[in-house]
Amino acid sequence: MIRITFPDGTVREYQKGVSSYEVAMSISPRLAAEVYAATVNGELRDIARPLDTDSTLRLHKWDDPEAKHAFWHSSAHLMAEALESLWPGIKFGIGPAIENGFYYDVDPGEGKVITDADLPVIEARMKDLAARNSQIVRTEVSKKEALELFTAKGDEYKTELISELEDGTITLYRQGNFTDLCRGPHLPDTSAIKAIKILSLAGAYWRGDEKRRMLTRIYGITFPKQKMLDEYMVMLEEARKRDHRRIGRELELFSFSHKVGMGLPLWLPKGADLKQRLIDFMTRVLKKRGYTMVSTPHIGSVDLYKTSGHYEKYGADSFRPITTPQEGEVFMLKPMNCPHHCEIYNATPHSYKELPIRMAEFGTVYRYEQSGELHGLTRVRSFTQDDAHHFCRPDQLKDEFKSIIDLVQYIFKIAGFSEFTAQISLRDPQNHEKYIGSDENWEKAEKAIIEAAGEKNLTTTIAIGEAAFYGPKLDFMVRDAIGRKWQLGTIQVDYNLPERFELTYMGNDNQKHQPVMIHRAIFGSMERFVAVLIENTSGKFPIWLTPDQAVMLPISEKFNEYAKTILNLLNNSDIRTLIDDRNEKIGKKIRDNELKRIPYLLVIGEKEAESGTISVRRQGEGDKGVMKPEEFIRLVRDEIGREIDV
RNA sequence: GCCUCCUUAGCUCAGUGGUAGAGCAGCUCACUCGUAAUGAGCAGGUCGUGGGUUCAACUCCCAUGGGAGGCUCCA
Repeated sequence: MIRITFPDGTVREYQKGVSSYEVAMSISPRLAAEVYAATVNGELRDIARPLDTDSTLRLHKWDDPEAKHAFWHSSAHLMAEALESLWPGIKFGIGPAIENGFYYDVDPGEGKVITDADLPVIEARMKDLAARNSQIVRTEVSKKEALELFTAKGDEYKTELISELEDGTITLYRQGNFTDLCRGPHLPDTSAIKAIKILSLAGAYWRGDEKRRMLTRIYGITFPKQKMLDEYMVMLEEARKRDHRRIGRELELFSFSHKVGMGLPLWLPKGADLKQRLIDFMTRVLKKRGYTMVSTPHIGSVDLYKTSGHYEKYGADSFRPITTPQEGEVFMLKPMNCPHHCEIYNATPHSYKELPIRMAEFGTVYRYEQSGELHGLTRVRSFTQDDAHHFCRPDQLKDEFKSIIDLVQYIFKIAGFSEFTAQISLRDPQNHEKYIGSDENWEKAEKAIIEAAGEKNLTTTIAIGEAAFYGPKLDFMVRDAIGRKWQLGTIQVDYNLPERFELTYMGNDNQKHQPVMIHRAIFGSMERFVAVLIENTSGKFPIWLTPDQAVMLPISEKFNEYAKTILNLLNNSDIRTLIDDRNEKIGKKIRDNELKRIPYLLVIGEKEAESGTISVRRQGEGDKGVMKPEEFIRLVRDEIGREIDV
């Protein structure tokens, strides 16, 4: 007998060799039917695997990520089995479970193409195969056996993977006629996979390397119940409606023009207004926090970027240099503001007493992004950073860093980004040539970031090898409508530019010292921030920020005049108000302005005109009753006060 | 840049080897209206661009621009 300890501390005895599934059955068959994976002594396992020793056991139901992972991983294998039966000889790369569903990278073979039209076919075959309730069987094999198996099959991608694995750790999973190299864990059989949707196709380079072959990546998702899949598809559809490109067009915020060029956003009046309001707000916040504003040109001499090291690192991937009629003059479109700011620092001498200097600019920069990379406002070739550089003494570094974390948290709170992630990006210790600067400075900078994040109680993930070439960084990421993560805020420590630009300050010892530089952006870029804000709010911006706060809706043309007097009153009271005096019925006006997401719709008819009132309707909420214009002004001001005073 | 798909009116989309339609938006007129679409009429497209096949191409083929989803990259 072996003793199994459950998460709640209870202990039960079982026959040696009992499976996690059987344990679940012994508790309740209903539980067993919903368990897809188990953590045994801290190790995630198939529920079909036998338990041989006294163990702690956690059973994972659907709501646990571990369960979904096993479910979707098995689904990936099921899809692979379907693909192999449809395209004999197809070769397989990797097929993992992902956050929502799974994919498999495949090579259908020379001259064969999988297209969108094949997706329903794959789906149907998967359903057939799933219905056979094939057992999913785990076997441990030697490296030699594994290599022989996949060499015989001609699966060169798998053999490449196997050749990098350690002997004795290799496992295979087989269901039906399909065998895959896999660590697991998996479902005991395919019967639980009831609802299947093959979502999309994409190209993906083998092992993410663009010099290697491009495989076909097939994305899918599965659920134990059809209803869950239906709900998921509805959720996806809802998310698509929040796409900032769609809302940006509907609300007339921004546009792109083929003639102007791809990736070059055009801010329409309402969007420009919104963007400017964000800039004004941020400027007020920065001034309170001891920043000074600076302004620099959109181009800079190529020497500037040679000094900074950017030219060497990125010159080939940038917009081409600009040359002048005068020979020998070469300029670059500004891809970042830091070198300019370094030269502003150098324009005047500095004492240790002045530091930290916090220099901010809403600087528009230009970066050549590959055409396939461009995406709405989140990935563009021209964008405005809310950029700033802190020049500080080494002893001030950590406090400066912490103050910026504070600022990020403050701004994200006002923007309503409650769910953001913070990532500390360090250099790859295996690959020092990717970075510039001394080991000593890197270690100091990395230590400062980790400590500062720790002292601010920030939950962080650490990404090795993701640092900028000049220093480590802390990035803040927010999700868009369909769950993609976008980096907004970033804080980066840099000992290298101060050295390259020979930045100095006079210390209390009457000696020159080198300041430390912190690069930081809070919004990241105005473009990306607005995009993420649109998707997080569905275009229902907070009232302090929204382009139009209220719209007057006269019930008929008879009341246009009264509506206009109120319009003037509101606008003079700094409430951004429009009038919809079209010759339309009130129902139509309400519908149109609701769709424009204007927060307050003010209906004006005979009653209001007689009593000197307005009838207030809140967007998305309905009629709020009649009030005096002064009351409404107070209402809006209070609301703005609550939004900004966080 | 690469893979798959898409590209028809301002927007959303039909459509056929015989040079095009709908809804919404726009404009005009009538109605003067009470909380999510009043009615009628008008106007709007060399079917992304350039080649080719054909008696004839929006439709088939090639190239190219642009877009979508990914891959890669993101100072």
